Amino acid sequence: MKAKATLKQIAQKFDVSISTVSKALSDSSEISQATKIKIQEYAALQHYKPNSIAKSLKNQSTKTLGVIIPNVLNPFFAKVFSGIEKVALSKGYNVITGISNESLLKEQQVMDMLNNGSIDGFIVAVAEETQSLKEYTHFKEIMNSGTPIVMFDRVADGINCDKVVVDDFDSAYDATSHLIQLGSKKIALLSTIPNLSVGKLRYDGYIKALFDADRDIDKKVVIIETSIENFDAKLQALITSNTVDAIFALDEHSATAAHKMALKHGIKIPESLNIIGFADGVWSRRLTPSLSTVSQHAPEIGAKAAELLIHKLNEKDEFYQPQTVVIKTELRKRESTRKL
Amino acid sequence: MKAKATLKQIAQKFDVSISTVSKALSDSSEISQATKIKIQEYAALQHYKPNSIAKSLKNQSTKTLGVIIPNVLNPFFAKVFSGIEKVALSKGYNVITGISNESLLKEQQVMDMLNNGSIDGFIVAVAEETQSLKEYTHFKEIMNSGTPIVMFDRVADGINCDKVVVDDFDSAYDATSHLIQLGSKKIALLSTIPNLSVGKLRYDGYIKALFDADRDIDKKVVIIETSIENFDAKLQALITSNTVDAIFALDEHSATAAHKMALKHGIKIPESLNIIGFADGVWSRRLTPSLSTVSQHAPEIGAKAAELLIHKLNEKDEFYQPQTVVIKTELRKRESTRKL
DNA sequence: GTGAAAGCGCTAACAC
DNA sequence: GTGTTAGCGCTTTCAC
Repeated sequence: MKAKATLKQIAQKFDVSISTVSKALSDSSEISQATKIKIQEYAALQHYKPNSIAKSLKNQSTKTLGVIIPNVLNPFFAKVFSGIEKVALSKGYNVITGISNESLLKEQQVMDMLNNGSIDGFIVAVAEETQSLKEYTHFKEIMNSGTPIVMFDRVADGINCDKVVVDDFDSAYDATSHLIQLGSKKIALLSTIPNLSVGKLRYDGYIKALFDADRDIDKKVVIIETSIENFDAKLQALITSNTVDAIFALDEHSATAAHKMALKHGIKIPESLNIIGFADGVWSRRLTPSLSTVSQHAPEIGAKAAELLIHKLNEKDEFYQPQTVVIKTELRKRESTRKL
Repeated sequence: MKAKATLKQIAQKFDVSISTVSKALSDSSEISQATKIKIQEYAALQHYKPNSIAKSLKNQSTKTLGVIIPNVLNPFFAKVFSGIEKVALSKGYNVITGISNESLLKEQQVMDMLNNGSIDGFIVAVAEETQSLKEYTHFKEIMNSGTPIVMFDRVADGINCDKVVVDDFDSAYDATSHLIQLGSKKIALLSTIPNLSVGKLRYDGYIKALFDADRDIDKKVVIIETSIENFDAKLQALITSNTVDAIFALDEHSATAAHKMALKHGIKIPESLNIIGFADGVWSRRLTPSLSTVSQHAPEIGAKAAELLIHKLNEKDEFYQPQTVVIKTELRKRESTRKL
């Protein structure tokens, strides 16, 4: 294992100055052809690569994005991440990843740790705890320190930064309306995410759709529980009561739990029960019957967020007005829904 | 938005030298109490944080790990990643992520891009294309340049580096033997990953288990296909032929496809068909009936890989002998298996 | 008790 | 055509 090649070493090797080597390698016209060739050849031989840390220090820019995700095991975030990574790479940026684990403290720690020159900007989905406590001062401080933030999916209301969201309200409205059109008399709503911004918007969309269709809101078929145990217990009661013919699930756990619970109790999907859930990834297709979902175009969300951030980093516009980009969802009709 | 605080600025503010500030902030005994206090207070007020890039340049160490993953959407890798991230964070390291997308070229590019001082070492799961072509020179070059590599799961045989693997052979042997003990007369093997090191080991384990139980190897019930279309077609033929009473699936697609195909054709799981598959994540539990799996303890794999790498980075041992750590798997018996 | 200077690797303005 | 110098932010050795 030999030490990595540096300008200095190459300079010594040929007994020239460091700047000569630097210019030769950037093919500057100031340098003679002969010198350029011998230096370039030697550099290639040695696998010389400019040290990016030194460059970062010089340029005051690391070409690295910090991505803060609440939970990588959630396929939605994994897909968003892949969208970010793709765009970042294509624009010459690296991606450094922090996982907040839905915890405010960890979110603060990991962002603070990265906001020391390691990264040029952040892409963040706000942790659940952060959203329920509405504790957003760390975002403000980071932005005040000159580091731009782009938020996606879970966004912080008072914070004036670029945001990429899904039309959660509209897609919940549309999904609920679709269930009504399929002939459902009673549509249950399931959610384990009432504390999330997206959870609230989806709930509101459901309510509005029922209202617009002159349906009553029946609190007995609305299960909103953050505790999985309580949720599952209430779900079992609901399913066995046989009072609903459709389920609209605001998150992946709700959707799959309903699917499993119904099958367990011999309720036929979709013959006696239609299900639509918010879900991403291949797994909703793998269920039998496969699950109709509201697909959020996660990779596009990530791609857009990365584009916004990189654009902001390249523009030094003092008067830039942050924007909120809405990515359309798509209702993927699969085997868990059909006309009743 | 004010500029970030630096030693220089603080020094100017108090009309002292940069080194005084540096020493004051590190609470050096060389500096008077009074000076230390006023500088420390001001620094805290300004949220001063030492620039990590400058430190990296100085220390020739970035405290950052490069993690190269073939595909984040695969929950196994997502789980491994979370294990890596956890350990890295606890030891003060950041994680920079590259996605090879199973492509040799992209793996080379992304590793090359990071191996310029951005990271101190790599944790890699080798891309499928890389493994099928056995093209490992880029790994050698990177290690020659002084950057250590730890491989996990998909490892490169000729490369002498730390490795963290699962006992793929043994776990496949055990899973197959378990199916035999449950009374299966004919056990099909499904795989879409014959090109992966792990796929080969698992296959060998299956063969050995049948051999040891004095069973014939019946090629007609062995489906090995990298093309999903061909795989699914052959699977359908196998399922409808009704010739097997158990399935051992070497990867997630095989396992879930078999599950879905069987249900679609009215074959009862586990009454007429036992299924065991390699799979990670919560989804195997969400299927109905839930899927019995070989669980690979993905987070532990990631944690161990990160520990090995960080240990190696901290030891400057010239004579360090790379080791291969084997993480035990666990057979998770769920609803898709029972005594026939 | 404080400061000057060198150096990490690189770039760029400015000599010669 | 090539070299010198300064500087990015920090640490550390050595002067004063």
